[in-house]
Amino acid sequence: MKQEALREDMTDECGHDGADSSAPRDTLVRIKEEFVDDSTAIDMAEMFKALGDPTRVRLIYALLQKELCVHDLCIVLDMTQSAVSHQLRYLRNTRIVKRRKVGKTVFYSLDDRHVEEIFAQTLQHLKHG
Amino acid sequence: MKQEALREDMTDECGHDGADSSAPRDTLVRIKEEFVDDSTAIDMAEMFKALGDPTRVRLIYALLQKELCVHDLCIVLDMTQSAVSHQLRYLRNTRIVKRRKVGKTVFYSLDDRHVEEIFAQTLQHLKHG
DNA sequence: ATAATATATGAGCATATGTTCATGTGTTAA
DNA sequence: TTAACACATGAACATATGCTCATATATTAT
Repeated sequence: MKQEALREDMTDECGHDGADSSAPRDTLVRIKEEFVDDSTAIDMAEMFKALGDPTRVRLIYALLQKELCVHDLCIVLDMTQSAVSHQLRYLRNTRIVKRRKVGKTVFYSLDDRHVEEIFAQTLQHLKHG
Repeated sequence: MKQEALREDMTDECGHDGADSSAPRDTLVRIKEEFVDDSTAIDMAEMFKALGDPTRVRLIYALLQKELCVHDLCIVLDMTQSAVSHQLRYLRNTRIVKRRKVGKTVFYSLDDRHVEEIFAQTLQHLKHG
């Protein structure tokens, strides 16, 4: 198949219209229009990307149990302060965690009630698979 | 703070034990032990990583509505067949989608009932934020 | 003021990722 | 058999990612 043909407008003939082997064109148009808009898809992907790293998963798991300061998170994860701080900033930018400063110490906690549910569903998925 | 100090065993003095500004050591031990094991954290991260790309989010969104063949997915996403196939393989390896072959055509569909719920929770998160 | 503590951050580096391009495999039609 | 079609895949390339190292900022103690 020519690669360029795939980028043609959907009103063009594509050889699939009405055939048994694929959806009729109006169905594809509907799927395309009812679709999440690109910016929402990008936002969702960014959220998942934020959860898509073992270090950040472990940080979130720790914070699911208790609000913790950076130092304690370093101990629990057995990682350097720099690495932990960098990842906490990532999670902060995605609004997954928030901070509370007390003197020199900064306490981190989850900023979203949905994360716990997302984690639960994902664990279910892993068991099912 | 010396970076090396963070990698010390938790039974060592860390200067935080019992202080107001951080959790007592036994609490940290508990959090560490009740923790998801590393392989589970890695598995969860891999799952989220699979969802952490706009193209794959859009593929999943299309398949949430209807089983579709590769050609139609190319049209709906307006992407080349090669790019779509590569990403479908990624989703297949993560057991998020499955295939069904009919003649020359390969139909893809979701292989997991939890993905829809995960997506719903994530959309909630995005609205809340 | 000086030092110590707790955290944040920029630069650099090795590795991972997503796409394109070219080509391979398997199926149907002529 | 030959051609066309639908999809899969390896290589290459540009960009993104996660860590380390060094250093900066902010707060507290002496």
